[in-house]
Amino acid sequence: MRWEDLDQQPCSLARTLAVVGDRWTLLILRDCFLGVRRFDAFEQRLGVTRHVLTDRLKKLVSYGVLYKSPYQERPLREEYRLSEKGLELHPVILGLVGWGDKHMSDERGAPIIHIHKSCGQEMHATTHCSVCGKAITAKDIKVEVATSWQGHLDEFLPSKSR
Amino acid sequence: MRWEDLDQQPCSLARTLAVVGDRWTLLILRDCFLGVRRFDAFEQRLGVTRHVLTDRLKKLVSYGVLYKSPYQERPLREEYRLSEKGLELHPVILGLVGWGDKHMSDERGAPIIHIHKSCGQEMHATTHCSVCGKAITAKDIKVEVATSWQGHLDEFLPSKSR
DNA sequence: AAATATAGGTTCCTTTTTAGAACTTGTCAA
DNA sequence: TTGACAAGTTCTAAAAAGGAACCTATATTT
Repeated sequence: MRWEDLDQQPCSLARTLAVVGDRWTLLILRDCFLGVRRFDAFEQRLGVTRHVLTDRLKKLVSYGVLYKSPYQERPLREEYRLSEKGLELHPVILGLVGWGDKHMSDERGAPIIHIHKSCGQEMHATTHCSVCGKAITAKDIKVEVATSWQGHLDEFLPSKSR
Repeated sequence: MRWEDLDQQPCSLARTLAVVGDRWTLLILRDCFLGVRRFDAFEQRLGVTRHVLTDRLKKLVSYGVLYKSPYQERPLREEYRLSEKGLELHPVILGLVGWGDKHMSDERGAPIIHIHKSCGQEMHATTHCSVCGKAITAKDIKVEVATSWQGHLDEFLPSKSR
């Protein structure tokens, strides 16, 4: 498999990485969730080269994660904003942040905290079953080929998980 | 910022990406969660070059996400297994898969389904507040600098989110 | 009027990563 | 004795990223 063919793989993880799996892309999205919208603001905050930044923003717009919105005319200036599709990446960001808070923090602990507006408390994200609502861990889940894909994915699942 | 300095940033997202943010790393971890453990199995399934695979596995072991476990002696052969720390990346995988299922699927739908062993149902992951247990979206969360970092992160949060 | 600033890029050249193939090492089986 | 196997390492070529300078349209300052 070549990296550029990722979005045609029969795997939702691979297809998502086709959108957000390049270097810097998830850091750009982190800044979007913090309210950053303009090219030069991303550039200064990330220290990424303009060439890479142009490429990543273009890709995110082409996949519909961000959209360009004019904030002045003459000369036309546009900023980058999260679409509904982009906002739905928030659980991914929270997952990565949560793991880093727990496993990569130094003695000062997590730099940023998340307040749940509705309960007012400092929280972190937990992952739950959409059906029964219970919290889950990796060992609570079994994986299967969807019926619509049976016969087309024979070699994808290694025998251990079948 | 240089990509190699990611693990020293005052940001848990950046620090997590120092571990899992390189090309192919999250696909390697996907396979680990499917039960793949051996060098040649990763190589065949991913089509990644041996050079890159060696580098990524070494990095994951050095960060304690995977550990090497001998499965035969003479000649010594070792396989790569998820540590407890690695298993805790499952919410990140589920988040990426869930987004791909929703936004990147073709007409056949999601290739892989997840069964919650305890309730027996086909589920997807939802994200909740660890304090009150309610399901959350991006707009339910407010971000603040942790007290232990105040004064050291003045420029990190753009004014919009403060 | 001329020079400078600004936002959002593009161009050019160098360095780092990745791709692709061949080679290595220790052991076992034919 | 030859070949296979697992898990790499080494080599060269191609692609991506880093770094600096340049471009464009407009607005402001000198």
